[in-house]
Amino acid sequence: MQRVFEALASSARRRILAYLAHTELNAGEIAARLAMSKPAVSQHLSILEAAGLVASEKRGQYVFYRQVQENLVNTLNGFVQEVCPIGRPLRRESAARAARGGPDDPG
Amino acid sequence: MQRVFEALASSARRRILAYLAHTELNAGEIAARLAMSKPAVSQHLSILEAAGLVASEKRGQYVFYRQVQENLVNTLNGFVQEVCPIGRPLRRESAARAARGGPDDPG
DNA sequence: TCGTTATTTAAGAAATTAACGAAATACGCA
DNA sequence: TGCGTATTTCGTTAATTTCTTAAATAACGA
Repeated sequence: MQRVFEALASSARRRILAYLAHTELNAGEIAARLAMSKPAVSQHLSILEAAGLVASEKRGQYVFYRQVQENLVNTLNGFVQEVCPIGRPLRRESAARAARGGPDDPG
Repeated sequence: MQRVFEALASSARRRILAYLAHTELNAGEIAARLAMSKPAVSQHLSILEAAGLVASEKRGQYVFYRQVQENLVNTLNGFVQEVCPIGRPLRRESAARAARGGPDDPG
């Protein structure tokens, strides 16, 4: 949880998550979308991975990154439920996901 | 959004939000719950207030803090919708909520 | 007014973060 | 084996964060 919120505190990392929302990308493709050096992007990716928000897989020369959605949704959802007695929107999302047989809700 | 995520990156500030989930508290009562000096707590509170996550009101000698729930819920909810394709069905719910005059949806 | 309490502001030290370029590592291809 | 590409690690620097103590501000009550 600490790592998730620290990871989300950076706009570069949130942008990376947004890019990975629709498709997986390799490290170079991600770096090309952020006006930033490749080593800096690599560091951001390792922070996201340590937080469990993305996963990487090396295929040939490339390292592909994809989002790990459950961890993001569950962490934010759990926090909202802990802190917000009226945290309805995420609760509904959670319920809808459960009804569809999606990942479980921690709260 | 940037300020909200920066505010949430600190465990002390998340703990403050949790304390304020159920009741309002004055600055001294919050400081008493965190093993930290009062000036440090005051600074955390000002960061939370700048992020729109809490509001303060001075009553006599004391400054009372309360949570502003909509901002937390809407920011996290909007981010999940942007980043998590799995959360898309919720957008219809958000539209319905807006039509009923409930809290607004940033997505 | 004076003394006490509650809170914030100011100043500064210690730790962390974020970026860069250079170098190292790993892979693919010939 | 050797070259070129992709990615990460290393070493460094600048900026930011977080905390502390001391001082300032504001309000209460005698």
